[in-house]
Amino acid sequence: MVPSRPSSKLYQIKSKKYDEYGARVTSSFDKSVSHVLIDPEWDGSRTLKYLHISAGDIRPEIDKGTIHFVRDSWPSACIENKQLIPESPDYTVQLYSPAPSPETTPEPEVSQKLVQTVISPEKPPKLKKRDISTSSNTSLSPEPDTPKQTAIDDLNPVEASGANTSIENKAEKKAQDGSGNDELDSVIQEAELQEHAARFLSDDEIEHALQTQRKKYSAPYSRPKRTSDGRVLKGNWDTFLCMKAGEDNIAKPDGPNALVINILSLMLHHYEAEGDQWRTLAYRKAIATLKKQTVPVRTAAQAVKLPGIGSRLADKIEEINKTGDLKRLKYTQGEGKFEVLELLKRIYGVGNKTANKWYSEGIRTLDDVRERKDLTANQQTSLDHYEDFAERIPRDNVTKHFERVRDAVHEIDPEIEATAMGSYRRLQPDCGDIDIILTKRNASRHDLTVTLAKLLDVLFEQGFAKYTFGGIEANSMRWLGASAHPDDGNKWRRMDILLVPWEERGAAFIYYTGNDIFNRSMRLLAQKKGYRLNEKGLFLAPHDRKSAGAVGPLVCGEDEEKIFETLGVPNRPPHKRIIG
DNA sequence: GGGCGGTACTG
DNA sequence: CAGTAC
DNA sequence: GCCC
Repeated sequence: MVPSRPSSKLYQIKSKKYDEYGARVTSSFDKSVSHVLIDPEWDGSRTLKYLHISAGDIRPEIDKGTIHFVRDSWPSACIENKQLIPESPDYTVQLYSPAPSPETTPEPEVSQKLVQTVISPEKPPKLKKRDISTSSNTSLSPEPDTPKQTAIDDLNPVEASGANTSIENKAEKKAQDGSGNDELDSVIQEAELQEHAARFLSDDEIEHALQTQRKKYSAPYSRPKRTSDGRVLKGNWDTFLCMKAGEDNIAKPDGPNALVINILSLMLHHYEAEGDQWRTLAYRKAIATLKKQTVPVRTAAQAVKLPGIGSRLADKIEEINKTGDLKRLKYTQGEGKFEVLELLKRIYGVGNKTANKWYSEGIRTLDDVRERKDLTANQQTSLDHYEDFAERIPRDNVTKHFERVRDAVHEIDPEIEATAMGSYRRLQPDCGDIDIILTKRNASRHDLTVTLAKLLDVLFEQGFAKYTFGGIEANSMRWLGASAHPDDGNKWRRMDILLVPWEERGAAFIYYTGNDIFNRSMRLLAQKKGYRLNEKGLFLAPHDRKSAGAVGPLVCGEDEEKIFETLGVPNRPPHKRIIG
């Protein structure tokens, strides 16, 4: 393959597939090579240069038809069409400028190595495969997968729906004798899949989280389909540890559906980079499902039965299984784009839209960004202190920042209660930013905003507060800014100060303690129980779904404990609210 | 065909 | 209003 | 993208 990048995920995936069809991929260019698969971006001369060959060296071999220079889409096209596609402008790469070709060079009928491969079980094997390299030991004939294919239905792949439907009463029963965390944990697992930040975890880490959740608890509130496993996940987590210890390996899970999972992960990657929130979610769920299968999911018909996999993904799965490739992927690949977007989005005020726009305009580095004239004030400031903001804040330093704020606000009003939230309250050893809630019994919103304004005057006066990203407007209930503390090396840190009415502090504490995944879980659980939860309180869900207020009467807002209780789950100390 | 969280701030 | 952050 |  040219260029040859054996370390790349795609390379590994493809070689594996080609191998299944009896070919052998080699990284050396020698006489054993029959086909050179060339990246679409590359032309003939670049390829020659890359292979360190001058035209004359190889010309005879080409003319003899023993070496073919083709696009790397050629193998999958052949597999798809169930025949060797003869040389054509579509797939053949011209090495020399004016093609002197003695026209149609038909595929030599050297057809050795007839590896039997069954594409569709009904039809007799039609595609005769010959290997791509001429090396002789490739006669491994993969066993026809027909038997497996029929077997899969009997085996009842995990979560295939059909079988177990009427479980409602079972679920009810479980809910009743429901011990402890069942419900919350079951929604946690669901929420994890939606968590955007989860992309920072390896697939294996996500999977591991799911496994431990599932092993420990049943899921009375999840859809019936989802309840019957138990045998599925097991043992994988050893490999997880190994994978994790390894150095530069992109998680490359083995398993019956590794190929499909890997390719779909690339699609996921792509949509994530594009900011397509909902497709991303769908791919995440589908991949999670596939990872739980203990048998290969080969056909679209099998795939659609699984939860989270609809007709479109099912077709893609079948295509991947047949061709080892996904046409769609070719259009979606951008080398390194994802990493650049991640870099850009760490600038405050740069989200998916802006990052993609900039990327399309050629921005690749922070220095590129610095040359732009159209940065907003927030973007500019965030960029100026990019390194500081990117750095994690040691817990003790968070304490310093917090105490400074607490002390200052107590100078103004000793009755204000100040609490550090976020990862600090979850007892993490370091934090991404500093979140502080200010609240006070019997204080109106206005009282609080007045206090905040005074507080900020003081903090800016001290030189502790450095910049306001937002929220200082008239009577805003929050301040989003930056602070710097001498005991923290005067590094600029992101700090949020939230004003919370006394009656809402319970809900606010839950919300601002997080983590994000935990919050999603809580919201989901609330919904399933007929409530709505936000940072202001726990409300009854409105009967008419889409009314303006969107929420019913307040059930509880001021007591964290009571909100948990109402939802029927035991309160968890903040440090147990770290999910994922 | 709508929901997938809901709200507040910036430009 | 779109985009972004929380 | 999927589910309802």
